Amino acid sequence: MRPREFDHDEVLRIAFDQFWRKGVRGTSLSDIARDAGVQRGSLYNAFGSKEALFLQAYERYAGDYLVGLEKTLATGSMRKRLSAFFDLTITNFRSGSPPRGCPTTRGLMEIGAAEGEGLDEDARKAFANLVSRITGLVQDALSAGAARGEFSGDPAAAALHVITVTRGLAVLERAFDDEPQLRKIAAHTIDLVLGKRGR
Amino acid sequence: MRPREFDHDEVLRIAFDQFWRKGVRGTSLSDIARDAGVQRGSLYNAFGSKEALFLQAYERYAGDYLVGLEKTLATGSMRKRLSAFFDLTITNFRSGSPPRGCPTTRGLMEIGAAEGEGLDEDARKAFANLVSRITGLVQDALSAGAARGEFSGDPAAAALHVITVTRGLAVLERAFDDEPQLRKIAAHTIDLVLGKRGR
DNA sequence: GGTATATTTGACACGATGTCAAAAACATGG
DNA sequence: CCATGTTTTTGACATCGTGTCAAATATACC
Repeated sequence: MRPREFDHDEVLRIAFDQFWRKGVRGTSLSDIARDAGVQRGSLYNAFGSKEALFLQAYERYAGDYLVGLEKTLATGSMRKRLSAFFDLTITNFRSGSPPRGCPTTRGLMEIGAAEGEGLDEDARKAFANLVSRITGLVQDALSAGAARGEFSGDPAAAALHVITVTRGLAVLERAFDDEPQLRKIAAHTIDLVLGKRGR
Repeated sequence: MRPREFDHDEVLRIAFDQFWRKGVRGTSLSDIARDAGVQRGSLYNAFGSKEALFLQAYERYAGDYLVGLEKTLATGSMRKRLSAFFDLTITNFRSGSPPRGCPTTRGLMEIGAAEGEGLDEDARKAFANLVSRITGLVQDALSAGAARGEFSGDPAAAALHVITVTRGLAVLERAFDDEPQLRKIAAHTIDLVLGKRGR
């Protein structure tokens, strides 16, 4: 067998960076090939198609992300954990210049739009999987303390609400580009879920 | 002057339907031209470009949407109005088969992804404008009654929270395709904002 | 060293966006 | 009624992107 001349993981990283910055639609395989110093044909041979490449790049990223998130959510009071989660979320999708947005949300909206089904189901599963795992981690964090807010006794519902808000923030971020506002919404949501601080 | 052979508004409607069903990326101007019985070149002449056509189609839709929303939010108790808003929202982006998703959210994510700026600012303004106006209507609805929940006395913050949740639902909808879950989140959010029913 | 196997490479087909000039259709004024 | 001017329509074209394929190439293994 002839060995591969490029680093599989490195290409996934480069590709994901481009997809994140310019969107799936705005990134051509020629761009990625040039950036990675790889022939375009080799990408097709190794990954199958543009969407498939994006999905693999995304899943690699998601793995890294989950590791970081788990560390972030490991210790501290419930309020500290929730706060850290929102902070990580907002910082993440406001990274870059201009802000690259939330890769999960953008991916979900850009992929699976065409008429044919095919890979779309895989794509949705990939995203649904990440969202589920994030929700699970948040739920664990919320179970770790005694909830006093509206959701006390139902950490699953609380986590789902928190995730919904973070997804909403990912959308608003693209409409308004107003970070303080995002953080205010986040703070308010924490109060809603945990009860007002010092109440 | 030679008169136009097609109905400008009719074409915008047809184009928006395609964009909504298949996404901007998944819709070609040839598709729209065929569907509308218009030459592709005429579309370029009349609308400028694919993105410009999408934006104009979107703004036409947004106008209709706002009229309907205003009617929906006009009367009833605050809880009834909020409930109606969530219902309209979820029903709207779960319409079609398969569900077409939320056109605003999908548009926001698909447009303005490329490197160059140009039209992107216009696009963001169009979306930001709709989101602002929806938020305003919700805020008015929330001001119409005496709020008892966490947000009492701050209808602006309450409306912003509600909008954030609806944007989040638009994302989750695409990941999970689970309408009952969406409605549960909506119901919970109403309780959070207005206080639990019968409390 | 020879062979099997996977990768690389370049050419190709196809479809999409966007441009352009020529043709066509109407409004307007004589 | 006809000539003129303006806008739309129409078809051809250039360019780029995706995806396919066969031939060439490089290695591992026997």
